[in-house]
Amino acid sequence: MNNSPSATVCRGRTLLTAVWRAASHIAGRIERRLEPTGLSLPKLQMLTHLVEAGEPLPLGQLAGRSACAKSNITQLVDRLEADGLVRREPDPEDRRSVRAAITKDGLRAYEAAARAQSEVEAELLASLSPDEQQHLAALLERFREERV
Amino acid sequence: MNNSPSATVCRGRTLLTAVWRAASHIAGRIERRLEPTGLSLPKLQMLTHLVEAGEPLPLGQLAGRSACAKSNITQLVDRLEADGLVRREPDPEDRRSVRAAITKDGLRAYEAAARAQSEVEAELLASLSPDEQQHLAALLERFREERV
DNA sequence: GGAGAATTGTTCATGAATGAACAGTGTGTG
DNA sequence: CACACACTGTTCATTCATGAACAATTCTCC
Repeated sequence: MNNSPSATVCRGRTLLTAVWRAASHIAGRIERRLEPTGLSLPKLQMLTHLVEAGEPLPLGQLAGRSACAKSNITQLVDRLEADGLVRREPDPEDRRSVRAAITKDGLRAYEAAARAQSEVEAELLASLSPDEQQHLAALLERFREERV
Repeated sequence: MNNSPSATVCRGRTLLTAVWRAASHIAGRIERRLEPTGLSLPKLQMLTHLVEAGEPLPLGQLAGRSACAKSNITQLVDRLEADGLVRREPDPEDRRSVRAAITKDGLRAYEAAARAQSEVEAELLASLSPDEQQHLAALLERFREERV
C-alpha cells in the first residue's frame, strides 16, 4: 500500500503474486473508502497507534510499532502536524525524545476513518466463512516461519 | 512493493493485515536477494514484461501490464535507461508512441535477477504442500470476486 | 568526573507511486 | 477539409518509503 493501492510490482503467475495482488486489492479498497476522511492508510495507522496507546508516544515508538524507518515517521508526523491532527511535544524526562500527541481534530478524523476501515474489512471478510478465515491466516503465517 | 520491503502500513490484528504482512515479507525477501543484481522489484518487473513480450513495447503497454500510472512508467524507464538496461525508440507508425527495448546489459541483468527471484519463491513455497498452495490461492482469489 | 558509546530525532538524496495538467499526434464526423 | 475528440507520453507537485550522515543528549564504566 505503500500506501495506496500502492504497491504494484508483481505479475507472473505464481502463488506469491496472488498474495501480493490480494494485499493490493485490500489496501486499494480501504484507501478509496478512506478518501472522504482525508486520511491515507499510513496516516490512519499512526493515529491508530496513538489512540491505542492512550498517551503521547515518542517517535521512535511509532517507528517500532509501524515497523518502518525513523525518518519515515519524522515526515509522516510533519504532515499530520500540518493537518492539525497531531502535536509534537517535548519529553521533559529525556530531552532527545519528542512525543506525538493526537489532537481533538485528530481523534475526530481517526474515528471516522476507523469506522470506514472496519466497514471495508467486514465487507471483504464476508467472502469467507470463519473457518476459511482461520485456515487462510494459518497458511499465510507459514511464510513467516523461517527455517533460515 | 513500492516498491521495497516497501509497503509498511498495516497493524491491527485482522486477517487483512495478515495478508498484508505476508505480502511485505515476500517482497522483502525477494528484494534482499535481488540486491547484488542492482535491480529493484519494479525494475525487474519492467524487464520481465519486455522479455516476455519478445519485442519493444510502447510505454502505455507497460503501464497496462503493470497496472500502474503512465507517469510511473515514464520515470521507471528513465531510470532503466540511465542504467543502460533499456532503450527508448520512436515508433515510426505512430509518432506519439515511444517503445522501450531491452538492451544486452538489460537482458543479462534480467537473467540473473529472474534466477534469484525464482530461488526465493521456491524457498518460500517449500513451506506449503502443493495442495495447500492451491487452497491458499483459491482463498485469496475470493477477495477479488466483487459482488459490489 | 569524563571519555567513549549508544540512543533519539532530523536532514538529505533517492526510489517508487499517484493524479492533474499539458503538448503532440492521430481519428473521426459533419 | 476542419473541428472536435481521443490517445500517448512527459512534467510537476505530492505522498510514502528507505538508508546514510549528523547533532544533541543520555548512558556506561573506568
